[in-house]
Amino acid sequence: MSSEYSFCSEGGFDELSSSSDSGFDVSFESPKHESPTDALFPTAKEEKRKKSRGTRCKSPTQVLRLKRNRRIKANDRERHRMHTLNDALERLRLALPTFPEDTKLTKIETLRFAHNYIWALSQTLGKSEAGEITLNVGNVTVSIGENGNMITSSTGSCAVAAQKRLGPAHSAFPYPQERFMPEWQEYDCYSDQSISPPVQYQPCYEQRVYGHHSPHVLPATHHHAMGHHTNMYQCL
DNA sequence: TAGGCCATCTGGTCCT
DNA sequence: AGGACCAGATGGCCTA
Repeated sequence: MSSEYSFCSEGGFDELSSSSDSGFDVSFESPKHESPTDALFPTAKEEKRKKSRGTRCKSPTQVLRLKRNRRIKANDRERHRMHTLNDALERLRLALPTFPEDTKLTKIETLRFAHNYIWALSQTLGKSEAGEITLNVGNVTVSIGENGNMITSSTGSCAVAAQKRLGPAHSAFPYPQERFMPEWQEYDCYSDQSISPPVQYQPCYEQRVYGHHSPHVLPATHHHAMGHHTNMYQCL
């Protein structure tokens, strides 16, 4: 970064008198302005001009403008990237089974639910018979059949989740299964090896490296950050 | 008012 | 040089 710009206070580029006054506009460097002859047999003058290309002198104002422009572009890219990620997350939400009245899952809930759902699905595929598939995903049972799909909960944690999202007015959970549950219990789903997918949480998020040295893997869940939530999507 | 969730900005790192 | 990706910081909004 430190060698990224070079500006000179004297004898350098005069931005006010320059025709390419954008400061960060490098289009004036376009190769179309050069003849093939120049490229093959550069004159001494050309050689000198080319050498100064990479570190062209810029005024402090130009440097600031250049930095600002790059920052704006980077912000736009980042915004677009996040929107793309959100779109993908939305498609994932639509692919997951949900309660009809349940409000939108949060990002982390969606990822966790998808992770566990896929895990449960993979566990079930080998055992499934023709007709209906029943998945037991922690507290939630998902039935996939020709007559439609159904999702039910064996504990009240779903009611808690719905109540949290829908507000006090929806405190009575509309699903019969929930009403007959005497109580719901809290537990740390990441320390409960009997329920959570045992080997799916690979602690390799920190090992993520660029390049092709290691495969991409699902990020480890951040149980330390989420604390002891009582949410069906976390505790699956 | 505290806490959770989210979008955005930002600087760093790596890759092309 | 610029793009992609990432993680931390920040501020807004909402809810209990």
